[in-house]
Amino acid sequence: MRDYYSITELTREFGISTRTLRFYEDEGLIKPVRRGRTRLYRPSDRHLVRQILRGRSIGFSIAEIREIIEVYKAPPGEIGQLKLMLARISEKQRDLRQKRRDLEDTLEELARAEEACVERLAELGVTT
Amino acid sequence: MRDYYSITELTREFGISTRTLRFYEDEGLIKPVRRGRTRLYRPSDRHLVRQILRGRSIGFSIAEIREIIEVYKAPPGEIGQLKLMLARISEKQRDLRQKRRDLEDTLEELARAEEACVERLAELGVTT
DNA sequence: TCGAAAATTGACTTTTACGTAAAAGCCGTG
DNA sequence: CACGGCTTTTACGTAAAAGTCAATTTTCGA
Repeated sequence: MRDYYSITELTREFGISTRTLRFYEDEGLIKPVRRGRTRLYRPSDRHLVRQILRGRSIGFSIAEIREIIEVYKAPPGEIGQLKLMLARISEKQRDLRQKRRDLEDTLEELARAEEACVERLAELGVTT
Repeated sequence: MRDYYSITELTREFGISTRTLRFYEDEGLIKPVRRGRTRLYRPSDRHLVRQILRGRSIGFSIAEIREIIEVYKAPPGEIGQLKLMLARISEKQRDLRQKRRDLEDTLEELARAEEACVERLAELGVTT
């Protein structure tokens, strides 16, 4: 486990641009430490980037990703805050489960389309 | 099963604007029939709208949704075309399975965050 | 048949999520 | 020491996906 990663190391690892990483920083999603003016990304920053990209992949906006990240942060001390956080987590879970249903439905439609193609090919005497 | 739906019926059902439906039409995603200049959406158009919104929900761009819609269409007659279509279907399935993994990972992280909150509350003597 | 409500087109605007370009600082190598 | 490579900030640009507004039709129910 490395101590720090440079910005280009992360861009190469994740296939994104430096602009994207700086943008996420501007948006308050990540806060790499600095040596002088140069950004140094810790393993925890790297992990956060991975999570951000996962969120992006499944169609969350930056604002929504920010909300999810808030939730990842260490739980606060106060009871009210904890309960509020639990509520927010539940909401995000609902969002994700809905997305999962949408995803499964789309996969099923694709499977049907696939089957139709295979059948049509069979009719034409082609073995897949 | 109704014959036709008006544009506002669909906007209400799906919680989108008329502009959005017309935009999808401009983009060639749906082609409702017309009575005069008025759009009439068939059940198949309605179903297509549902699919479009599902695609949008899970982070596909209009261009990607268009590709998926191409795939839904009745399989063509020619063998080469059919094989090409099968290849495109496989590609979309890969995309979706990756998204599903990202989604599951995010759900797991949320479950961990939830557990941390519950434990912290338990330490404070609060029963959830 | 008349008038409100709904639908149309077209143009312009907005938001999100970066891209791109300019100008300059740091740093190891030959 | 200058060179290439990586990094920085600042600033403007842009594509996608609609939102908004205006000016007209069109439709439909009383």
